[in-house]
Parts: sequence; C-alpha cells; structure tokens
Amino acid sequence: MEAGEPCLSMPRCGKSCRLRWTNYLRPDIKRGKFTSQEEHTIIQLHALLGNRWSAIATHLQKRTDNEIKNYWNTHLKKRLANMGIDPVTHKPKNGTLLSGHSKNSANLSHMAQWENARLEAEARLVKQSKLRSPALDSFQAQDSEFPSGPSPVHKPVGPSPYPDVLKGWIGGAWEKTSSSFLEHVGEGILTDELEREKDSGNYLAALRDEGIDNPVQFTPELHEPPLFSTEWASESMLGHTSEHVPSDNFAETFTDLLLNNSCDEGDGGESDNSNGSDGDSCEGNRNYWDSILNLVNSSPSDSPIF
DNA sequence: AAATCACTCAACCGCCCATAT
DNA sequence: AATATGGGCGGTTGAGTGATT
Repeated sequence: MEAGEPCLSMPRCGKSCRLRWTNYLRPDIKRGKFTSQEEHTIIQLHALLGNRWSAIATHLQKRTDNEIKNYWNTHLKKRLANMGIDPVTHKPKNGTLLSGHSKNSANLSHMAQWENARLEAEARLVKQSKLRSPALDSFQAQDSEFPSGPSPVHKPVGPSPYPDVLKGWIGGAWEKTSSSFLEHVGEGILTDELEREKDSGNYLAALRDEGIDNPVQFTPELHEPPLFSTEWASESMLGHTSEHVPSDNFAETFTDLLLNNSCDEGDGGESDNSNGSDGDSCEGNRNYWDSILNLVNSSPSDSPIF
C-alpha cells in the first residue's frame, strides 16, 4: 500500500476517519523535515511539559501532535540518550546535573504544575466561549490561513479568556494581543467568562486536580502581578537578579549542542561525555535549563501558553 | 541479487471525559 | 440515573522503505 493511501478494503470507523484528517489529510499540515527552531521548541517544551504532545503542538503551528510525538521518539529521544541525558527527566543519567540548580528544577516543576492547570482552564474556557459566541468562530476564522477550510484541531486559538490569575502570567504580551481578541469576541463575553470562572472556582479545582495542594493561596487577588515577567522569573526562579540571566545566545548553546550532535549521532555520545569534565557537564546542563527558562521568558506574544 | 537490518510514520488501540439520549 | 456516542489524548504497532551485508 502506498504511503498515505487508505486501504479501501478496510472500512474505517468515524473515529479513524477523523484521526486521518487530523493527522494527515488536513490542508494546513506542514510536512517534511523539522527545522532547528522547531527542534529547539520541542526539546524545551518537552522538558517543561513532558509527553503532553497536544500542548507542545500548540507551539508548533502546522505540526500535529502525532508528528511531534513520532519525531521525538525517533530522533530527539535518541539524541538526548546519546548525550547521556535521560529523555524523560532531561537530567543526566549520572545524576550530576543540577547540584546547583535543584532550585531551578523545583521551580520548573512548579511551573509545569501551573502550566498543567492553565491548560485545563484554557481548554475549558475556550470551549465554553465557542459554544456561546459565534463571534469567537469568526475571530478564529480570520486568524486562519485557510478560512474556508475546517478548523485545525491543534491550531492555537489565540489569546484565550483566562481567569485573571492565568492572564497575569502572560503579563504585557497577553495584554497586547488581548485587545485584538476583545475586538473580535466582545469584551462582555470575555468578562462574563472570567467572572463566571472565578465565581465557580473551577480553575481552583483544576489546580487541585493538578496536584497543587493548596490552591487557595494562588487566588487571583493574591497573584495579580504578572508572575511570568522576566523580573519574576529571574529572581524567583533562578534565585538571582536579572543581571545574571544568560544572554540571548547563551540560552541557545545547549540546544545547539543537541542539534549539532545529530551529525555524529550514534557514536559521538559516549566520547562527548568522556572527554568532558564534570564542570563542562554542569555547564551544559545549566545552559539546558537556562534555555528552557529563556523560552518561557521570551515566547512570542501569540503564544497561547506563556 | 537477495537477505537482513534499521528506521519512519500513518494508523490503531485503549482509556478518559463530555455530551446526548 | 444509566447508557450510548463521540472526541481528545498518549502509547504502541506494523507496513513500507532505504541502507547494509
């Protein structure tokens, strides 16, 4: 059977058809090699979110979660393993990493908890808004490169009506794009959703579901300032002031290392580790986590997550 | 040229959840 | 309230293909 050709002798259920459309037939799917930038993003987001392919896919427009998952399993996972990094935990297998960065790691874990909760809330709110507002569909259609085609399943839907506490994470970036969003959706609807969500406490339940034991302390009133601002991330997460934050190209170093390592994939992993001192290893790992933090801090304004 | 191996990726599976009946 | 249906998601499979022996 030719790749991509359905087996006509095998009847497909509706679910199978939908899946085929979602993962293969959709016109707005980008095919072919992943770019370095896309690899960067996948590695960094996987370190933050784990195997949440659909969440990762929202950051890679025109790539499906299935494609990202396959690419991770067939390429990136091996590459990390060859470098002596556990692709699950993103920590070195010898356990030397993060001796001075355990705090960062803990904070990233905390961030991941926040992100999990935020995704829950976002999905729920988008769904509710869509049900209630044809204007939102109109907004999404205008945002699409294929306005006449079916709605891409994984296409980011733009700034979504987060509860205040979630909106606060994005800070100025969200504010910038949200004005455009409000023009299309109508502020009343958004406000209603936010208020309703706040009143119902649903997102607090989502926080509890995600393992945040005491979500009460994260009420919007207590955390209105943008938690994900650069300043906050630098001081609170890295444990030092922003002047110690790595430079832009510094943040690229480790993922560049990963990408470059693909050239000698298969035999370079061991030697890379053998001739590197512990200090080099720590530095690489430091860069690795810094790059993730940098991604968090520098995500484009249209990012639905940060 | 044939056999074997390694790799890719679309498709399938099972689970969970939301909604409809 | 119970059941059916459909969608979303992550994990896994296996057919196809190219490289190697």
